[in-house]
Amino acid sequence: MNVAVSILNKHQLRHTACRLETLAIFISKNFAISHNDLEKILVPAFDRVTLYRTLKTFLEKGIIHKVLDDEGTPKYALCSPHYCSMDEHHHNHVHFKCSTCGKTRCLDNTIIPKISLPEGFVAKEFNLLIQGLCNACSMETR
Amino acid sequence: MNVAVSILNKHQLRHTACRLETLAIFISKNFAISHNDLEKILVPAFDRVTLYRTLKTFLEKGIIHKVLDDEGTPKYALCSPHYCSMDEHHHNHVHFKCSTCGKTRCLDNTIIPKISLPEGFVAKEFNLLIQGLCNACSMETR
DNA sequence: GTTTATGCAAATTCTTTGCAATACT
DNA sequence: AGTATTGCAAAGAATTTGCATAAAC
Repeated sequence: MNVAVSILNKHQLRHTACRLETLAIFISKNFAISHNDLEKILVPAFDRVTLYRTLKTFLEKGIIHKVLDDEGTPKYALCSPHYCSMDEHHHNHVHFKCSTCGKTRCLDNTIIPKISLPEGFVAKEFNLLIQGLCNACSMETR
Repeated sequence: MNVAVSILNKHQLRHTACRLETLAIFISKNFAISHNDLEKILVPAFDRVTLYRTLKTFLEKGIIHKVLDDEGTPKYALCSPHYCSMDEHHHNHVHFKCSTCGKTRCLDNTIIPKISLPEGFVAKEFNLLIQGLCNACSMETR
């Protein structure tokens, strides 16, 4: 069974080539991808504008979420059912950027501990970026 | 004694009007500022291009640092001597963005607790963005 | 006087919008 | 058939670059 197809079904989106291929890329990579990365793969097979609209649709439907990075360029990653439901989205997981390979991934099972804020501050959402060495790159260094 | 002047001295940068005024803005605000915010104040007194170059220089010299934001638009804030030295920069502090007033500030004294990462991951730098209600806005809501 | 920074013009890149043609259900 | 999505053209932002002028040291 095709994962990409079932994602589109779940969100009542039409199965177009661009959407399927974009999803396939997200599924195949375990790290966050920028618009530019996708362009390199999908353009000129698809129009750049279509890619903009595809990402916008996926964001709105909650299929992908924005991943913050030190570079400033936004990246995107698939939402996992672990922390996103149809109507509610929680991205209180950790994003890890490896300074060696440059890849940013979601650490789905790493939980952000409670943080005591100054008087009067009320926290609602957390977005933690950790930079360092990922498991793959720390293996090679050894 | 002028703080802006001493910052420029420390980094061996010439005292130009644009640099001094830009620094004065950073010093006077306790929240992070985007390029666009600065433009509204400094253009057309100074050229937009000069502002780009000023920010670039400040970033390179470690006078300011990039603050992550959910919007994707990069914002900037002064580096404080608390966590930055001449050659090493640590921004392991918390950035708090208020969803009501929209301001993003650095919570210099809020510490990020130890986080246990999966096997093989080595953390070097932490960057936490918390969104919620700031002290000023939570006062008003009451 | 030498070096560095600025302003202007223009080139590039990034992103959005309108609309007719096409593909999906 | 009816609706949603695409591609193209073009507009509008955002960012960068080159170069002569001006300011700082």
